[in-house]
Amino acid sequence: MGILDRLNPMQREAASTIEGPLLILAGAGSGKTRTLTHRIAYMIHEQGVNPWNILAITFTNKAAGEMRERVDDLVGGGAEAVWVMTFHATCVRILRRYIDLLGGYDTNFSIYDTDDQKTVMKAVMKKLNIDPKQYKERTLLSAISHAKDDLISVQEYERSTFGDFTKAVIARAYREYQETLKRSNAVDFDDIICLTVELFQKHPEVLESYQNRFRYIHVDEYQDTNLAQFKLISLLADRYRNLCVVGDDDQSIYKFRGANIRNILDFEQHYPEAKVIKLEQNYRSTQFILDAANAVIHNNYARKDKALWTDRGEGEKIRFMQCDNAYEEAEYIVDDIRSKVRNGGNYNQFAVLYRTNAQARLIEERLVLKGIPYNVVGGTNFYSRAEVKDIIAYLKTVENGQDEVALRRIINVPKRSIGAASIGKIEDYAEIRDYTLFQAMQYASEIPGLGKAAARIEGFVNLIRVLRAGLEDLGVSGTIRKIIDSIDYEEYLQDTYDEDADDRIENVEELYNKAVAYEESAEEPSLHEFLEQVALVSDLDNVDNGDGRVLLMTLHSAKGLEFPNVYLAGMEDGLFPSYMSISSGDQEELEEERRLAYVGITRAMDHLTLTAAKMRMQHGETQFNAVSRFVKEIPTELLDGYLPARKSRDDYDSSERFGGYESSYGRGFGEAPERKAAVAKPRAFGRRGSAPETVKPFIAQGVSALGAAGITKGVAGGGAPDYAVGDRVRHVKFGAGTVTALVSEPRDYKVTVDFDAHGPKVMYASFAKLVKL
DNA sequence: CTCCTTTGTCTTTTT
DNA sequence: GACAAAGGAG
Repeated sequence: MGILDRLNPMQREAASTIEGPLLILAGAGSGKTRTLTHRIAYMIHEQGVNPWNILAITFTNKAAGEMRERVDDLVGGGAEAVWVMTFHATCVRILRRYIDLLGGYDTNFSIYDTDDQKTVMKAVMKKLNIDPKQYKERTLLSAISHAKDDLISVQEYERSTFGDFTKAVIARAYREYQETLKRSNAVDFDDIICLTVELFQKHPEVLESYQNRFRYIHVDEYQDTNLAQFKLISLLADRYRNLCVVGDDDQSIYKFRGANIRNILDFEQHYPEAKVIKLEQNYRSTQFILDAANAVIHNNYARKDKALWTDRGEGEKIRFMQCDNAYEEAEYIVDDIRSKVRNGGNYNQFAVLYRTNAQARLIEERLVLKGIPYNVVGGTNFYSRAEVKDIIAYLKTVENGQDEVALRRIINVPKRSIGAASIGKIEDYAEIRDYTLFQAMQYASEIPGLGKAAARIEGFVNLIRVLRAGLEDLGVSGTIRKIIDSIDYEEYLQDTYDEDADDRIENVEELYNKAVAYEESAEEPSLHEFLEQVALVSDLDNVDNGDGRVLLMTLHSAKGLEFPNVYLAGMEDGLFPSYMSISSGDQEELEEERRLAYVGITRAMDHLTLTAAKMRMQHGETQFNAVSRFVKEIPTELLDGYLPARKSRDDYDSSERFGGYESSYGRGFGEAPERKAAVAKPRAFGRRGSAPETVKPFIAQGVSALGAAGITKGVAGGGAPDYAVGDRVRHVKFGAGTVTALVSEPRDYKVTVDFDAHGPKVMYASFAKLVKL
C-alpha cells in the first residue's frame, strides 16, 4: 500500500523514522536521495505533516533540483511548499528579509564571488600597507574564510592573535575587509551563512519564527558541512529536534573549503538521542569495484566502519594501464572508449575523471582528433568571464550603488578616460564627506582638480541614472540590452580582442538569453533575484548527459554521479595524491585524497580503468611520477593488466612517500635512498631555481612524516599488538575469541578474530581495542 | 593613460 | 605551458 514499499528494509526504517534526530550513513550508491525523497513523501501522505513545515538542504543547486523534481513526482500537489534549497539559497532568502536588523546592511545587498573578494582584498592590502610579496591575498582570504567557517568574528580573531605577527596582520586585514564589504552593502559566500547565524543569535524572535516553520529538517551531504552550517542547522532544529542528516564520511572531500568531518562523526555526541541507520547495500557497482573501493578506504583512520556490499556479482576486474607519457595515456583512454562504442555502446556511458582541470586538455585534444563528442564539466565558469562580469557589474551598480567592486570595474570600461588619478580624487572627496564612491561621483563638478574628467564622470553617472529609471519598464533583459547599446559594448569587444571577439560577443548574447529565460520562468522577476541566481548558480548545475557525449570532469565534480564506464586518469603520486598533500606531511590531507579516490572508484557501475603516465608535463616541467599509492592499495587479485610492483608496509619509506621525483634530478637515487637527502630534495623546484620558503617547513614536516611512517604501528594503536595468532582476546562488544590472522598494513594491523559467540570478524587493531586474555 | 614586456604563480572549488 | 599582475616606456 504505502509509499515505502519500494524501499529496502534499512531505507524503509530511515524513511519512517520522522521524529527526533536521525543520522543516515549512506554509502556510495546506496539510494540516499531515494530514501530522503520517500521520507518526505511519507511524512506528507501518511503522517499528515504539512509540506510547509519541511526543509531539505543540499549543497548544490543540481542536487536541490533533482530532489525537488523527485519530491514533486512522489508527492504531487502541495509539494511546492516544501523548501528544497541549497544552504546559500536558504540563507539568502532569509537575509533578504531581515539583514537590515544586523545594522549596516540593506536588503538589496550584492553577493561577492571569489574574483570580487580578491579585488576587495587587494584594495585592503594597499590601504593597510601590507606587503603583497610577504602576504598573498589568497592566503589572507583563505584565513578569513576559514575564520568565518568556524564562526570566528573579527573581534574574536583580534583577541586570539597574541604575539603572533602573521595572525595580527590577518586580523587587521579581516577587519578592513569586513568593513569594506559592509560599506559596499555586499556579502561574500561565507557571510551568507554566518550572517544568518548571527541574525538568529541576535534576534531570537526571527529564529523562533523559522524554528516553527521548519519542524522537519533534512540535510544532504552532511559530511561536507562546516561549523557555521552546523550551527545554523542546530539553531533551526533546536526547538523540535526533528533533524535528519544524510551523509558518508568516506566521501568528505571538501575539507580545504572548511568542511568539518567531525560534524558527521560526532553527530551522536551532539544529539545523544539520535538514531543511526546505515545504508550499506550498493545498487550501483559490481563486487570487484566495491572491493577495490573498500580496500583503498580501509587505509583511512577517521571514519565510521562500514562495508558496502552488492548483489550484482563480481563483474570484471579493474584495469590498470601505465603509459609512457600523458599523450599516450590520452590516446589509450580515447581509443578504448572508441572501440567499446563500436562494439555497441553510447558515448554517454563514459566518463573520464581526473584530479586537476589541467589534465582535461590532452584528453580533449585526442577526442577532437578522433571526432568523439564530449563535454568538459567545470573549468571556467560562464559568469566569471570578463565580458559577462562587465555587464553584471553594470547591473549590480544599477541595483546597489554602494557596490564598489562593481562600480570600479565599469567606471572605465569601455574606456572613458577616467583613470586612477581621477578616481583617487573622487575617493578623497568621498572620504571627507563620508559619501560612497558613487555618491561622490554625483558631485563631480564640485570636486577640485578633476578638470575635463568631471564631465566624463557626469556622463557615466547619468547613464546609471537612466538605467535605473528604465529598469521597471524594461525588465532585466531589456536593461541588459540597453547597457550593451548605450556603451557600444560589442564594438568595444571587437576592438579590444581581435582573436576571440566573436566568442565574447556570443557570451554577452548568452547572458541576455539567460535573462530572458529567467523572466519567463520567475513568478516575480526582479533584478536582485536575477543577480542572486547568477551568483549562486554555476554551469556545473546544468550538466546533462542526455545527448551522447563522453563527460570529462574532476573527481570533485563527479561526486553524486555514476557511469557504466569510468576512467581515472593520472593515477600518479604527486598528481593524485597531489604533491601538496604528500609534502605537507599531514595525514589528514592524504586521507582526504584517499576519500577522493574512493569517490572516483565508486562512480563506476560496470567497468573501471585506472591509468597513469610515467612522464608528464606539470607546471611547465617534465615530471617522472611513480604509480599512485592508491593503485597499490587495491588488492592484486582485483587488478588486470600491467601490475605495479607490490609494496609492503616497510617499503613506504621516504623515496616512496615523495615517490617518483628521483628521475627529475638524477637516476639511481631511488635505489639506496639516503633518507635525509630524499626528504630534503623531493623535487626540482621552479626553473628559476629559487627554493621557496615552503621548503623549510617542508623539510621539518617531511622528517616528521617520515618518522610517522617508520613507526606506523605506534601511531596506529600504541605499538604492535600484544597478542599474536592463536591468542585468546576479548572485544568490548563481541566478547571472547581466538586470533586467527594478524596482517601488518600501511597504517595499522588488520586482525581477524574468531569470536565464540559471533564467529569470525576482520577488524583494525587500533579500533578493535582487543584485550589479551 | 595605455601598451608592452617581464615576473610570479600554479590542487581540488558544491556556493 | 598558461595566465595574470606589476613595472616601465611611450
